[in-house]
Amino acid sequence: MLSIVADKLKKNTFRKSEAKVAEAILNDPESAIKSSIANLAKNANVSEPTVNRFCTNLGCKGFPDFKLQLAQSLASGTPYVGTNVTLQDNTEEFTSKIFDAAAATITRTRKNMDFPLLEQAIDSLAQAKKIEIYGLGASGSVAQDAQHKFFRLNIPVIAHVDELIQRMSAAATQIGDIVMLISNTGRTISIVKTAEIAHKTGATVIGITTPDSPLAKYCHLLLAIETEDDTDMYTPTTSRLAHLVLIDVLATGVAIKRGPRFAEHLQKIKSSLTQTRYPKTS
Amino acid sequence: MLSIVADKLKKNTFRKSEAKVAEAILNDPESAIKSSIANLAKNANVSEPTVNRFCTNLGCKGFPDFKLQLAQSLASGTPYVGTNVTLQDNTEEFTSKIFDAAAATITRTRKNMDFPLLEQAIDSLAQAKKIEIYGLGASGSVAQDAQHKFFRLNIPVIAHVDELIQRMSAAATQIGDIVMLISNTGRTISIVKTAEIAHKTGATVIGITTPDSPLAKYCHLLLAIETEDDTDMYTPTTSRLAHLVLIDVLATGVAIKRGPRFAEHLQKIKSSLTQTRYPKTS
DNA sequence: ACAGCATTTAGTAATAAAACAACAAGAAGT
DNA sequence: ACTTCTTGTTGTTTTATTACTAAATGCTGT
Repeated sequence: MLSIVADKLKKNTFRKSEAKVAEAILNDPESAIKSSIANLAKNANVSEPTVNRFCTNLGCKGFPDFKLQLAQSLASGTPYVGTNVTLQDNTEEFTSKIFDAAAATITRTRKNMDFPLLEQAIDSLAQAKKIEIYGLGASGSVAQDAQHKFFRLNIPVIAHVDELIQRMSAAATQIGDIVMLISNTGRTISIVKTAEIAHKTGATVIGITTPDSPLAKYCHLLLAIETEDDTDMYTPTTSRLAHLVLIDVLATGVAIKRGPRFAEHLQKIKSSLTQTRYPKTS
Repeated sequence: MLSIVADKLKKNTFRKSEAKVAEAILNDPESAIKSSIANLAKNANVSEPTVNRFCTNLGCKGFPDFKLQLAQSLASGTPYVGTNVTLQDNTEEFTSKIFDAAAATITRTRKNMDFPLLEQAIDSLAQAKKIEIYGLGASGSVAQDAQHKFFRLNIPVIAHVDELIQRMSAAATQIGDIVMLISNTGRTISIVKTAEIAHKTGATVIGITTPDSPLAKYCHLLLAIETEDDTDMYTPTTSRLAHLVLIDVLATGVAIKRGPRFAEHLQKIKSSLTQTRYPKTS
């Protein structure tokens, strides 16, 4: 909502007095959602109906409706600053932008979730003889995180972050095994080749990557993560957050599928860790 | 907001007629934020002032204020379903919960950001002779991700995920070096010991961990990440998402601080990767 | 155990506030 | 100078809140 207002203001899509309203709102959105139409009108030096017209022009039913929408957009991460980090940003600004981008990625990924596909993937994973997880570069650490997660489920799982080992390991897979490939772009040659190898062995290939990528072709199950293009050099890639959460979902799904007999196993793991930690004093 | 209502309803903190209001709201929160007080009163089979009292009892200024708060809580990830994953959840349910928890963690972390401290950390990192990043277990993959990020900044950076190597490496640090320790709990004995070692060498110790933890004591700069207690076994830990985003912020901050001379360096890295990828057809 | 008082709770009616619609005045453009 | 578009004024309607009354519940003493 706020981004729309900011945008329209920039493009001079507003009438003079409505621009005043827009400015007043952008100037202090927090207080705008708290004040009445009269209050806001006074702040913007316009009449009350102008504010109302402003709201309807934005596609709202009226002022209360506008306030509601504004409140919602403020609550859900205020991506109105514009997501690109610039060299001129101060700490607070770029921090906000990064957090916004992260939150937005999570939200977007959730929206694009394909549940039937997800269930298929969970089913496969739950029945797998062993799971191999490969990633390179930034996706390498995602792969290792995934290993961690699945390891807790007492499934034979291994992550490889080395190109050659990935190939060798992939060549040794067989029907009933799962090869999970993580790649942001889906165009890393080595990973695609590895996928091809795994595909030939009869293993189930699960890809966490961009749809329509070369990697996608070799996947039996494609868990698509849409990545926004790397808009500028300073904004970090948020796709790996989406990957991580998706893996959380998969692992949790498997845990649920396998049911309560895991409670026991998980408990064992937890208690095995207590020796390595300082006890809580509180 | 909704969770509070649900909670109070469970605990019978409401009066009979106010409970009716609570039920009506929980039953369809979306429509509740759109309807007027009269409408809601009718739906709940109570009088209008009852609804109003209900709102003020919840600490709101009045009905409109309540609607606003409700709208905000609905927008920011609807954590009212109860964030805990249960064995009975279907795919859609637990997926939502996990995504919600992830988004909520991001939002919460942003809110708790200490900007002056963050700036100090960024300053230190920007001036560091070398950066060592340690993590164990799940934090190990976070450490490696961090290595990745900082590596792009042309800073001598190395991540270690092995306890012994961490100690040896920490012992070899000196003034001007930075040791960054990542630990969710801040109570992993080995990491704390390593922090102590690094502290003695005169290196700057930066901790990404829980405040008031044993690890926190040995940190020159403590970047606090509040972690909600591991409420149940099926809900994954979301803290590492917070860690990752925080590291994004740090790395971005350093990149900005070091200014445009990095553009060049980053470009070099990017082009070094193009050979490893299939070109985009689109 | 029950009558009678006190307190808490819900509803009615009246008041105040807010939002909106219709209209009129003014500005801008042709 | 006319037309159209923009803004403000006035008045109506809707909405929220307050003050008050009635009902219900809970105590206490006989």
